[in-house]
Amino acid sequence: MKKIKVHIADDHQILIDGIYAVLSSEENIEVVGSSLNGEDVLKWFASNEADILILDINMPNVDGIEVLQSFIKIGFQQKTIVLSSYDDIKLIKEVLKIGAKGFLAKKCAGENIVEAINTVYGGKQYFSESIQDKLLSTFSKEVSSMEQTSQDGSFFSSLTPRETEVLRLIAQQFNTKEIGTELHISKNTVETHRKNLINKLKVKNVVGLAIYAVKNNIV
Amino acid sequence: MKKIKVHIADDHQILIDGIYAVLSSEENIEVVGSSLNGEDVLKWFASNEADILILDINMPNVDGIEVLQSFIKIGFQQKTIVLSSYDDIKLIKEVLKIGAKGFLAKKCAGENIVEAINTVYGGKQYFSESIQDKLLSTFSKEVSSMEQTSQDGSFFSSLTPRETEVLRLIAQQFNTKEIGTELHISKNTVETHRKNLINKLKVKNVVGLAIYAVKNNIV
DNA sequence: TTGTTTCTAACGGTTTTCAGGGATATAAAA
DNA sequence: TTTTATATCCCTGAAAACCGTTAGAAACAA
Repeated sequence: MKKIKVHIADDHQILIDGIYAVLSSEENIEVVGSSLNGEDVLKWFASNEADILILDINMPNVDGIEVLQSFIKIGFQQKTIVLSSYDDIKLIKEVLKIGAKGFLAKKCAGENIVEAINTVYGGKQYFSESIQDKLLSTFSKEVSSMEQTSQDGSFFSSLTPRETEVLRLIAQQFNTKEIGTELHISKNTVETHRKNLINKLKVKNVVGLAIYAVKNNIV
Repeated sequence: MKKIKVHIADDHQILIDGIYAVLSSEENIEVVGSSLNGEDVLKWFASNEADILILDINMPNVDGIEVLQSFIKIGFQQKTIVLSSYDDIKLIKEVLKIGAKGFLAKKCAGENIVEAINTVYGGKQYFSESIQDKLLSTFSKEVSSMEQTSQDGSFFSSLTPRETEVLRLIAQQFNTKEIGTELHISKNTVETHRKNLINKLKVKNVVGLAIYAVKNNIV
């Protein structure tokens, strides 16, 4: 029997080992590799042997969104199941738009992974229950705001290196003046970066930036 | 042979299942139960059958710290291994102070759990590698600031219900005026709560509060 | 070459945060 | 009964964040 080959990417080794252990009792599934960060997943793509990629969205430096976006550019054929601690509706929409086939909240059961792998391998989409609920409850609103949705694409637009630096320092509770000193740039420049960050990430204020930073493992 | 009985508490079912799967291949370890939140762990304590509790610190509503604190009050005898996504030194010191016997970062390997369980069951302390490094690198500073350390106890002092509400709204990017409207209290009152939160949690500003909120699953 | 992105910087004005007090009422605990 | 914890409200002044806009230089791609 041909086994479904799976690659797991998550920054928590313990979760990789856990999923590995869960899948090891499945006869038709074989874990062929794993990565602890986004960079490694991108490298692994060269030796391109898995059918399914299980990809954690919240990884440091290069997160899951960026990995997916990079894959699209180079013509990725494998099917991806996205794992996430946060079942945020914007996130789900985003990853679906850029080509993920399944979405699993980390709070779902281990057996759901098996289901997800089989379903997605069979060519269908898979969502864990909590996410199905969220999708249904926001469906009515969706219809009336289709234009807005399409603009949402910029929500996860990647940050420039400098912006990421500034964001990291903001999330470390430095104020504008302190960040300026730290990076040897003017306070005004830091304010510009902060302003751009707030616009790019579509948040209200520095609190929103801090939360983005934590959820994307920047701090 | 007598098996070591283990209870797992984590708000991510997938991680529970993963750990379960990892431990199932160990002959001297038996998982006797699991909980998805802090409340359940506290209830489970009544039927008090496990030797070791594996406890995630970052759980919604009642977090691991509060669970441990409650257990101490009622004379908890079991040994606890704390699991955490964030290997924050303050956190480690805090959980050790309130009686945890081991500390595992989620980025460590699954086999480390087995090691941790055996070590802690044998009466010794266990720390995963990344945490040992952190502890060593901050050790020298510790000696010169013993007084400060003992004051740190208030770092995780529990918040009042009202403070938690305010904190949640702050982390949802509401400003002071908006929170006042939301809770039907004056803007001044919200400012007082914010001030108290910043003092209690020993952070610099609202960014610090937001990060605390995310890391403690309040948002 | 032209256009785009990134990084840098500035300015004026408004709003909000933050630190520092002080104050009152209520209810529970010691 | 006194103390403690909680929740409420108020004030001031300095600092910081926030908003809109402009703009030059360098690097890079079409």
